Amino acid sequence: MIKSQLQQWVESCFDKGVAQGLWSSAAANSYVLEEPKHEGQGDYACNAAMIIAGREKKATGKKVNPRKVAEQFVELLRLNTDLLAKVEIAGPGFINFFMHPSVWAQVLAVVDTEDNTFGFAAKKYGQRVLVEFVSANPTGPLSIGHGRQAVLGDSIARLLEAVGYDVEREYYYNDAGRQMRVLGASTQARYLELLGEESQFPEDGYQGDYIRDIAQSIIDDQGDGMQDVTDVLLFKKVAEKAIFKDIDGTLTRMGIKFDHYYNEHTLYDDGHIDEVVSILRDKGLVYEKDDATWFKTSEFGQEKDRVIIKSSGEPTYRLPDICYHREKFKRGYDWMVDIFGADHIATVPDVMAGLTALGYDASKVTVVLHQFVTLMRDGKQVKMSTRKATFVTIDELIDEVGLDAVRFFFLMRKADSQLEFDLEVAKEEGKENPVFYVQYGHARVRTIFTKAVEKGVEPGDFSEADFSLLTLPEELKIMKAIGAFPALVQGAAADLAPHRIVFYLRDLAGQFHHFYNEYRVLDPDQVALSRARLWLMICLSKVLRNGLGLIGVSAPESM
RNA sequence: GCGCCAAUAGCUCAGCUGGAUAGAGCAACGGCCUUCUAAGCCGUAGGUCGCAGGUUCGAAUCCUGCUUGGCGCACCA
Repeated sequence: MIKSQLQQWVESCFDKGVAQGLWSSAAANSYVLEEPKHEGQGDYACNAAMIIAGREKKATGKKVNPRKVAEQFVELLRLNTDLLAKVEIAGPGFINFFMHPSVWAQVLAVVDTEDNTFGFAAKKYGQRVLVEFVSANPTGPLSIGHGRQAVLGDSIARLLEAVGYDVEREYYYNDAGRQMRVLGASTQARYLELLGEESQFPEDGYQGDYIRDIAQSIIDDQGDGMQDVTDVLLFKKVAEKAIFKDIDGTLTRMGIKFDHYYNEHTLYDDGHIDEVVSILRDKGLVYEKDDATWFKTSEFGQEKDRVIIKSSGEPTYRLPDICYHREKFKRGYDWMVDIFGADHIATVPDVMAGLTALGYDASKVTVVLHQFVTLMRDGKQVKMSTRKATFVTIDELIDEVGLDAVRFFFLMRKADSQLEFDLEVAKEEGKENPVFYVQYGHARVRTIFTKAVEKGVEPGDFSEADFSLLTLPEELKIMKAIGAFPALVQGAAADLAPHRIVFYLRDLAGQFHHFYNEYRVLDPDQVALSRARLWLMICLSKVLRNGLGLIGVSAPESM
């Protein structure tokens, strides 16, 4: 906001320097404007002089003194006295900008006008992005790992919406195949078991109690009428329906709504699978060996070729995966984002190779891989195993710590990092718990407004507030932080990194708590100052609310 | 054996395209409530950024090798 104004000014001065023959345009767009870490280094700092010196040296072979370049640059930069109070040269040639204190309040007007869209960009014209996530096959309730993925995917989708994309959320699943047959057999075994009949539980069957519940529901509905059914498919169907209902309930509870559920089956029914194979065959990228069909992935930088159709005639997971992504392309998305768990990494190169082979631009697909989650209870890791069904479901997790904590905690780490979820901390009602800290911040601001009414110090019209009264470093810092929000959202969206929103919110809430403790917003003896501060607080609360919205966490009015 | 990810304070982690003396939060220690929620704030202490080289004005960040942990490496998904 303020920064982009400065950015423009710096660029125009850079161009002036080029026009005056002070330096060439070689360094254009390669220098950066950043926020220095230390006090005394200004509000922003620019490394242009060093970059220019470097480029000039490369071009001419002559040594160029960065500080000298900085001096020339600063001569030009100084002229904007509306924006800048002071420009200094420091260190090896950094240019430090000290903004005119009055500039910061500009952002408040923007927040006031844009309100619940502050920080978000206008719709991009026709830019469609598809975010695929969760995509769990209906073999059991959503577990912790799916939870991280669900929250990550949904928040990424929210971020992309915030920067103007038309976003669609998609869930891809497969209700055929071996896993599902095992599910059917497991259900059947439990059914017979509950009826007191002899049964053989599959060796690799699903041992979770939910299978027993499903079996019981079959008994409730149809009694023992299915005893002689030999087709596990019937059991599979019932189990699948029940489990999907459960998954759907969990997702709804998490505030996540998918636009599409894409069933792998479609790919077979519509003949896309055969189509892809024949296209690849025509291109000479497919061959037969040992009764199986192989895809020449080695031609796309991989170690070896991979089987796409088993000798049994059944495709391996790669083929439908490639095919599915081809369908995404055909549906015309500008960008496709896949959220996968780290265990699915092996499919990524295969899909990319497949798409490239089919003539699509694979760079339009971005895969976000997230590492696993470890649950910690009393400082010890909670051991989980899917097969033994000792896993913790998302529903159980939400029951224990609440949805807001679940969402917030899953976003506290970047996707690349393993995530340690501390159940004790998540339940804490105090500043040790980051969700609580941020939400309490929001609630605390809001209560000032109700108090304001009681004390007869109301904010009045925004246009009548005198923000020149806000001169405290803390006040300016809050305005600066508010002003940085839109760029933060842009960056977090571009890098698919919702955890940055979390860090920002913790920081902003921290600034608020500090201010709240140090100064009083409401002072009947200083009405004008109180009004300005009230408006500052109103804007702050809106940014907290908008930020929490991006990660799907509620912003309570009181706690 | 090969590939991907990670390695930063006692613990959990930030650090965006390399930037100036390394950042939070917890935990530890010491303070702050007659005033808008102390569900909070302030202060102190804490670091060879896994190890070794290299690239350059400048490296936690980029390159190479190594060590440790996680996940993969199927005619499972």
